[in-house]
Formats: sequence, C-alpha cells, structure tokens
Amino acid sequence: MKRKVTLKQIAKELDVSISTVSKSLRDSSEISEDTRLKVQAFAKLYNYKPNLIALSLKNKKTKTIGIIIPEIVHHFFATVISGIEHVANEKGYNVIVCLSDESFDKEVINMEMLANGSIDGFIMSLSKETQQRKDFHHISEVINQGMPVVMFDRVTNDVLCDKVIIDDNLAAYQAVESLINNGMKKIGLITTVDYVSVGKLRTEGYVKALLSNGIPINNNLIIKIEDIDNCSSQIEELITNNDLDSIFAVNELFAVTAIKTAKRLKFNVPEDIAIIGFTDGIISNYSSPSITTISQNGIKMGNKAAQMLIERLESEDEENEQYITEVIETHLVQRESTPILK
Amino acid sequence: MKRKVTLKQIAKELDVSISTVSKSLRDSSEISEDTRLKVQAFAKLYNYKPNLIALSLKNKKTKTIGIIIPEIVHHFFATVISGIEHVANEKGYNVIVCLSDESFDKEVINMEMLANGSIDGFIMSLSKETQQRKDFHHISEVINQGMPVVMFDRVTNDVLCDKVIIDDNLAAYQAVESLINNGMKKIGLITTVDYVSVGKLRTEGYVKALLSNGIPINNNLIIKIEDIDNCSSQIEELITNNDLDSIFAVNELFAVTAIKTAKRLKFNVPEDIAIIGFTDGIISNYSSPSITTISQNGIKMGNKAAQMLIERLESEDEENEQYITEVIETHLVQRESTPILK
DNA sequence: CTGAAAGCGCTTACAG
DNA sequence: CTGAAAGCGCTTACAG
Repeated sequence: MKRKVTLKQIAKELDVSISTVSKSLRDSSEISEDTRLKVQAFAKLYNYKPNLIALSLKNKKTKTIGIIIPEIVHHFFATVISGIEHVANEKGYNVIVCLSDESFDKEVINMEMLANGSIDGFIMSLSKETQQRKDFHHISEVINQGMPVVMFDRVTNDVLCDKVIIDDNLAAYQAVESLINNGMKKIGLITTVDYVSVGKLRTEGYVKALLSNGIPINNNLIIKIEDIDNCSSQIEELITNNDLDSIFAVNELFAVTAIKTAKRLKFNVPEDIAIIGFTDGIISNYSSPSITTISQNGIKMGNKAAQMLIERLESEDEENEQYITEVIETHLVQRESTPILK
Repeated sequence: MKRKVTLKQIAKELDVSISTVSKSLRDSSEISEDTRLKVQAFAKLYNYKPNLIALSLKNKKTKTIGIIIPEIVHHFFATVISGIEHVANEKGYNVIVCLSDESFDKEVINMEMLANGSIDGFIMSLSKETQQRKDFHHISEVINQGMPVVMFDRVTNDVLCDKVIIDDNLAAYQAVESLINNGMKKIGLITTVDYVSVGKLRTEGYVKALLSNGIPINNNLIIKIEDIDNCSSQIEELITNNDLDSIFAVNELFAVTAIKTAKRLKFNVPEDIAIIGFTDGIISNYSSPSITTISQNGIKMGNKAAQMLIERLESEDEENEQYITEVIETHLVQRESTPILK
C-alpha cells in the first residue's frame, strides 16, 4: 500500500521547501526552469494530485454542488440529477445528493449538514412536508449566509432565489383545453392535495380551462389524492360514479392507474375514456395504451439549474439580488391514450 | 448577510483562546464549568456549526461516500442509490454521486477526482466500456492507496474487494427452467453482448438450463444486443423467423420491447409467446401485460453495500484483506406475461 | 530564485 | 483551568 503523496513529502525528498514545490507545480515563473522541471518530473512519477479538501479549506470553495430532492426513485428527479451532473461535470464541479424522503426534518438536517462547508451552493426541490408547513427558514438562512440556492419544480414564492420551473398552470390549461376542443365535456381530474405546489397549479389550469370554455366546475369530477399507494379505489369511484369522457391526471402514476382501472372496469381507452397525463417518464411510454402526456424535460431543467447556480458562483458581484425564474417550455406528447388531438 | 461564525471569532468576542472555545464546545472537563457554559451559550446564540471541511482535513476522514454508476436514469441504479443513501445517512455519512455514462474515461476521471481527499470510500458499478476493456487499474490504484471499494451488480473478478451481487447465472437458470417445466421448448433469448458481465452470466444460466433439461442450444434463438435503442428490428426477426413458444429477456427493456413487438406481429402474450424478464422495475409493473420477472432488489443491494463499506471504514484493523462477496437473493415475480408457472 | 511565515478552521498534546 | 504551539495539506504575499 502506498499512500497518496503530499507536497511535504516531495519537498523532503527533493530537499527544497514546500513553497518551491507548490510553485513549481503551478508553473510559477518565480521558479527556475531547472527545479521546476525536476519537481514536476518527480510529482508525475509519484502521481501527485493535490488534496482537494485542503484546497477547499484554503480557497473557501469546494467546487461541489449540493442537491436536495424528495426522492430519487422517481424518474423525473433522476432525470434532473442527470441534467445537473452533466453541466456540473463539464465545469469541474461534483455533486452531492441528499434525499429528504418528503420529510421536512430530513430536508433541514441535510441542508444544515451540507451548508457547513461541504458545498458551494444548492439545487433543490421542496419536500411535500415542507410545502405543507410552509416553513422555509432553513433555506432563507442558507441564502443569508451567502450561499446561492436554485430551486426547481417544487418551489415557493416565499423564498427569493433563482428558480427553474415549467408553467404548470398553463400546461394543464392547454392539455385540458385540447380535450375540450376535441369534444370532451365531462373531464375528470385526478390531482394531488393542494399543498403540493405543482399539483395545485395544475388543478388551477384545469379549472381555468373549463371555465373559460363555459363548462361549470363539478366537484364530483375532481379527486385529490394524498397517498399515492392507495389511489386506485378513489379512482375507481370516480370512473364508476360519473359518466366521464376523459380524465386529466397530474402525474404519470395517476394516469397509468386510471388506465388500468378503466380497463378493469371494461372501459376502452381512449374510445370510452381518453386520458392525459403529466410528466413524460418511462411509464407513459411503456404503458398500454401508451399515455398522451405533457412532457416536462427534466434534463433541461437540470442543465439550466446547474448553469444558473454555477454562473452565480463564479460571477464577480457576489451580492447580485436580481433573481431569475427560468420557465422551461413543455409540450404535448401524443400517444395512444387519447384520440389524436387537434 | 451574516457569514457563518468560526471558533476564532467566538474566541475574540469572548476574549479567550481558540483552544478554550474548541474544548468548551466539545464538553472537555479541562475547562471550568463557568467558561464552558458561557462559550456554549454564545455559540448557540450565533448558531455555530463546525466547518466540516476543516474537520475533514484534520481527521483525514470526510464522512462521505463516493458512488460511481453508469447512469442514474435507470430505475435499478436509482434504487441502489436510495438504498445506499438511507444507511449512509443513518450512520452520518453523505453521498457524492458521479455518473460514468458507460464511459471508461469518465469513470477514471471521476474516481481520481474523488480519490483526492473528497471521500472515504467508493461504492461502484462498472461502466460497459470498462468491462469491455477489462482495464481496472484506476480501481486497483485507489484500493492500493488504502481506500476501500465495494462493487455491486457489474463487478469483476480481476479486482479484489467487497462485492454485492445477485446470482445472475442461477436466477437465469431458474427462470428458464420454470419455462421448461411448464412445457416450453423453443425458448428465445434476448441478451446483451458478452462483455457485460451480468448479461453474460444470465446467458450462461439460460444455456445451462436448456442443456441440463436435454434441449440442444439453437443459436438462431439467441440474439445479443449491443445498442438498446435499435433492438426492435432484431427482436422482430427473432420472433418472425422462429416458432418460439417463449422468450427470456435479460432486462426489462428487452422484455417490454419483446412484448410490444410480439403484439404488433399479432402474437398474443402469454398465450402464443410467454415472456420472462429480469430486474423488477417500474416498466415490468406497468406494462400490459405486466411482466413476469426476476426481482433484483436494488434497495437491499444498496443497503448492504453501504453497510459493508462503512463497516470497513470504521473497523479497527485497516488491513483486513478478507473480502466478502455478498449474494442478495432474487425471486420470480409472477405477472401476466407468462402463464402461471409451477 | 528560494524559503519562511501566515492563514484557511479545526483539534489536541503539552506547558504553565 | 487556560493558552500557545503544532499540525492536517495547501497557497501566496513577503523577505532575503
């Protein structure tokens, strides 16, 4: 076993000072070519690599980004991480990932942990519980200490920082309107409880689309699901008790469960009931019928979030309080769970 | 903006030495109760938290684990990360994630990066390219420097270290044998190219099952897929040109593509062709028909890998060269793409 | 051209 | 009981 070599050891071997070694390796013109080359050769031979922790301490920069997300076993979030990773890597940054498991406490603990020197900035999406409690002190605190934060997808207006989102309201509006334009009138909505920001916005888009097309809101057609694992009985009731011609589901899982339930109840999809989902993940593509859905490009969101964060990290004026909210465009992906929508 | 407070600042404010502050905060009995309490109160007030980078440098321990995987947008790997994260978090470790994108170079770069002080040990799964080139010098090097490595899923015998795997050969054998036991005779195999270790092992299990049941190997029934994106034409040929009664696919994507292709060619699944997959992810569950498959519990693999790594990190005898290969059990998940298998 | 010193933020053996 | 010193591995302004 040969431990990693340090400047000190090189200095000793070569009988020069640590400073000389350091400068040589950084190609300083202060040092004579002679010793410079000698040191470099030696360093190369022993495969010297600077200790990044020491550099971090010295520079007060870690070149790593902290990511805090509710879950990783969730295609959309995995996609965003991938997007972040790629631009981060390109620019020489590493990525620390922490999962909040939708828990406020874990989100707080993880943030405080990472804020103690481990990272230069955060990219995060709020946990459900945090959104419910509306307690964002941990985030404000971090920002207050001068550490930039970029929020994506599940964001809040209560914190001033850069954000990357899609226009959930508009995308939902367009999806529902395209159902209406194709003759649908009894449109069910499967959505989340209201405290989930994106769920709420998508619900609002649904409502707006109906109203602006002269269709009154019927609360019987709307179900708000708290616990995704037990949603199928609620969905079954929704379908059985109402003579729906279509359903808008605010995520993939709700959409695929709606399809499975409808099929089980002997409805044909899309002939009897058309179904539109939200978020274009694996399921939408491989379900039968495959699911017409609103694509939400996680890679792009991740790319953008990383760009924004790194830009802020590397910008000169530290105290730029001009926060940007970047809206990533969405579009409708036509598949088999609806008739072809005009 | 109020920057994070340091020992130095506290010392200055309270007009004591840095050592006294440090000791007080660590509840050292060396310090009088008086000053101890005073310091602690002050620290609490200013929300002092030790700088983890400084601690890392001092202790030569970062309390963070490096994870290197080929891709994150892949349910199985996301699952493993989740499993690692949870036990890591419990034991006070953080997790840095790097993606190799199936590239040897990126794998090497990422490992070298992290090995320079950022982490205490690695958990990794080999990139395809690395498996193809059979070049593992970067891994041996890291191990040689005294940094423990745990490999999972895509492992190699050429490196001595702890490993977490499933018995790919046996699981495949059992899957294929269960097809045979249910009267199947012309069993197609959709597998990867041989350099992918798990693909090769699963192929071997298939071969063994056939031979030990007196069925000769017919190479026409075996396709080895290099590029997953263009596999459907190969699969179409396989199904069209051979009178298969069943197919064993070594992963979910091959399985679902086989189902889609079979359906398109007007074969009924499972009546005309039964299909068994490998890896129980989202797709297997939501495909129609849902896919009978061999479950490979990523969470458990992640849990175990993290446990093994942390145990090694925290064990007394550094130089324990007793490496363990932990085999996680698999089982067959019966779904709709096969008849009920006895 | 080279090296000693100070410093990043911490801990701890040692002196007083 | 308190503090100065050394050290983790590095960089850099300064002195010689």
